[in-house]
Amino acid sequence: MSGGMIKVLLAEDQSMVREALAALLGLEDDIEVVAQVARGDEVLAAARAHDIDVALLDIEMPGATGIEAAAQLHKELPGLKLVVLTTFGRPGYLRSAMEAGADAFLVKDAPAAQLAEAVRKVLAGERVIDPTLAAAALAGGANPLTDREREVLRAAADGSTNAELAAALHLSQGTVRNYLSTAIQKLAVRNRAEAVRTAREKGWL
Amino acid sequence: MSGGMIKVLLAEDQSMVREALAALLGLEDDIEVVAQVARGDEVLAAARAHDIDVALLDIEMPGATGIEAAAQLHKELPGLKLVVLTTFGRPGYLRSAMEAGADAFLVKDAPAAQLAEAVRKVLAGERVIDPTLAAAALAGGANPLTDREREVLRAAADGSTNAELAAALHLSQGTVRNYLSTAIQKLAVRNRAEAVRTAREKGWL
DNA sequence: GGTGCCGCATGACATCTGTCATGCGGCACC
DNA sequence: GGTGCCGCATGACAGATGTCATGCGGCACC
Repeated sequence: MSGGMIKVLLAEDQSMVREALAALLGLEDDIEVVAQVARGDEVLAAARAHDIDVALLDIEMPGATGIEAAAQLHKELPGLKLVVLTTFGRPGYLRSAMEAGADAFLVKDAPAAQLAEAVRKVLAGERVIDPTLAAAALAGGANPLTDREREVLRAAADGSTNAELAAALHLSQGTVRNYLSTAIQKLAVRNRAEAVRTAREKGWL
Repeated sequence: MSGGMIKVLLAEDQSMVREALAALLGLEDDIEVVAQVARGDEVLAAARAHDIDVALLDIEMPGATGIEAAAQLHKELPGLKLVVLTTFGRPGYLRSAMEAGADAFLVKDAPAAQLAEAVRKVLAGERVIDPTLAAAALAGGANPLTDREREVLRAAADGSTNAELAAALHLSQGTVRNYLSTAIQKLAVRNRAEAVRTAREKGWL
């Protein structure tokens, strides 16, 4: 911890938000944003190039999600602290982030002061998680969908027909229908559109 | 323009982003964020209470959209300059924002420097619009959907069945099908899910 | 005061979607 | 080396969805 400054990498795709967050952290005396990236697949290289203490990762990014980036960092650079930041407080996101090795999980709805606070806390070895979200994640239970069901549902999300899904996934049309049918039942909804909707809401997609 | 400081109202629902943007603007010598709100339906009251020069409005907010808020402000407080800010660079959004009386339209993808710049420019009487977006809005043409088609499509967006839509909108099931059918044709897609998707993308919903 | 568009409706039809029963090979677990 | 789950498939069926032709009343525009 040379000079006492906490060195942070900031990953967020929207320039204006990213630079605004950097400005916010820049107001803190003990925090320094030393690198910024706009894509998930640029995080690892930037982290290696900059000798940082904490990585701040938005989930929704092109190239790779912040959760995927967190998993990479956790594997390649253990010791580095990981803060995952997201617009959507979906229980499934929290769960995935934790499994990827995140030390903190913040939603953008939270007061800005929590950001710097979380950075300091994870560096002190603490974990930072919104209690409400943690409860929801535990109560909501694990993702009930199998890999294939998730895969098919994700592919169906844009309104593709069964025939298109079958071609894209190299499955028969009947099989596609079966997967969607079981997904619909597991999610207790009445058609694929609702299934996509609720799976998204829970962070299961 | 007492004291030479530009007084800004900031409306954005995500606290962290809102406060980060405030920090960003706070770095400018000639700009001062004098009020912040998190809901679209609180914008007008805040604007009246604070004697501001520029209102910075996010589109996606609870209560009322930034575009609706812009329309209110334009009507009630003409003279006030309006900057609309959004995550999504949808041509329809730009069009609606301009019709609502906005002086500037910015996407959050743009460099942070453009924000302060836009604030200064609108105050100088200029209009600020991303040229790429402007072209897309003109090329994309106007919304081809009728009011009813839009209404039905919006209601169908969450996966409701025809029967539910008919009940909710006080229409017969056949009529619902007709509206969706014409909307599907106008949008050149093959089912309601795709229709919802592309209408959203263009900002026509 | 026609002409034409819009909102609303009906009925018929083809297609798509969701469900269910059933089957088979592979693989893991006891 | 059974038993059972998973991935994949088929076929049949009911119900939902999308299309089309057609009709009627209201209203705006020339």
